[in-house]
Amino acid sequence: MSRKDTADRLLDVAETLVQRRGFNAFSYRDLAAAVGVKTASIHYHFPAKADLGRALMTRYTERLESALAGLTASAPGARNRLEGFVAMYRDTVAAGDRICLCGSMAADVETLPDDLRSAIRNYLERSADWVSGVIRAGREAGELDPRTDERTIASMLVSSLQGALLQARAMRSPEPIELVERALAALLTT
Amino acid sequence: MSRKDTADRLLDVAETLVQRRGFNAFSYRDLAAAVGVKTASIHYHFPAKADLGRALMTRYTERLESALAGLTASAPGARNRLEGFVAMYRDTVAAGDRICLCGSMAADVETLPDDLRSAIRNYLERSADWVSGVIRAGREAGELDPRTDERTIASMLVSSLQGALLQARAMRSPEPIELVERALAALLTT
DNA sequence: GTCTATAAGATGATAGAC
DNA sequence: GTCTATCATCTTATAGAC
Repeated sequence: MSRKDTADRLLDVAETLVQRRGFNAFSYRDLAAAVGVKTASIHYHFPAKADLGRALMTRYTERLESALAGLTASAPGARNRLEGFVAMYRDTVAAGDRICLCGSMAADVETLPDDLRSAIRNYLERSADWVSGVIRAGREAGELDPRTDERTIASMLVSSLQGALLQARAMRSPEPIELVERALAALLTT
Repeated sequence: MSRKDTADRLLDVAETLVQRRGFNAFSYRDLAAAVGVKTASIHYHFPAKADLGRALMTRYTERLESALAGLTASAPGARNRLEGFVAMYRDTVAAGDRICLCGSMAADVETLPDDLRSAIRNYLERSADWVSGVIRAGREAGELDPRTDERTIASMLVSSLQGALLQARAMRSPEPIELVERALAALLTT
């Protein structure tokens, strides 16, 4: 029955702030006010802002792994898995003007320390590798007949979802993401 | 023989700063130092930072129009035009860790005034409309046989280029953009 | 147009009491 | 763990001299 501890609550709120405003466009003050603590308390849990960023990326990447494992376990077939993958991103914008945490961090990458850059890269590579594996398995099972190399399609899908989130938020419309899904379908069948 | 005036030099440097670091991650101080003036001089030309952002988006959109007109005039055929369009973005990352100005502004959209949001939206829509027109003309001329609705492909191309720029910079590799180009080719031929 | 000077508030961060 | 108090610095912005 015990509540989430402060570090978790800070991460929850900070995650939303990064997704909505960007890592450089929110302050410890904003975060403190939203969580109901003082800025000094944030520094206790995350001494520097980069530490908060690291924790955010670590948690977000762990959640990605869980989500991918969940899709692999529960969605039968390549098409369902890919649809589930796209749905993860569709839900992100739907949940109030957010983009992918990793995409948001990627926009600020030049202002971040090297290990955060590595974490961003790792998230993107892991996503593309998973998609690539799903497509290859789908082809080997005879379910898919992609006209292009699966690594090409996977990289393009990751790119286009990141871009579609940006576009969808700017336009306040889920359409860009839906169109990515439709274009993907065309790439997966001869 | 007269040099560019200060306003233009400010815009030139500010454009690079936005593309590299983001609109919220550079200050009038940074800009002043890079151009060799004092911050008060920037305020003379652009009273508030939002004014600078507006001028940046206006100029960038005008340049888009010129570039698109140039491609229409000089590149014969739909394939060449689309290749030229993708090349515009490939050159952006190649020119030192930059992303599209509009994509960078889109990442910060929730912190920007409404008219800047409109300018972002306008840039993205104009891009997709142009691509859409090129594909339709290419099909009507018998040059292309796209497997999907041209508006779907156009929106996806714009999304994926924005995302590929983010990804390419984070990974310090032009590969994501090249793979977008390859995937596009697959979408344009049955 | 550009400068010096300055304001008013924000920012990431620390020291030390409780 | 969380607080109060404080810091040095940065940020956008303005007033007024040159």
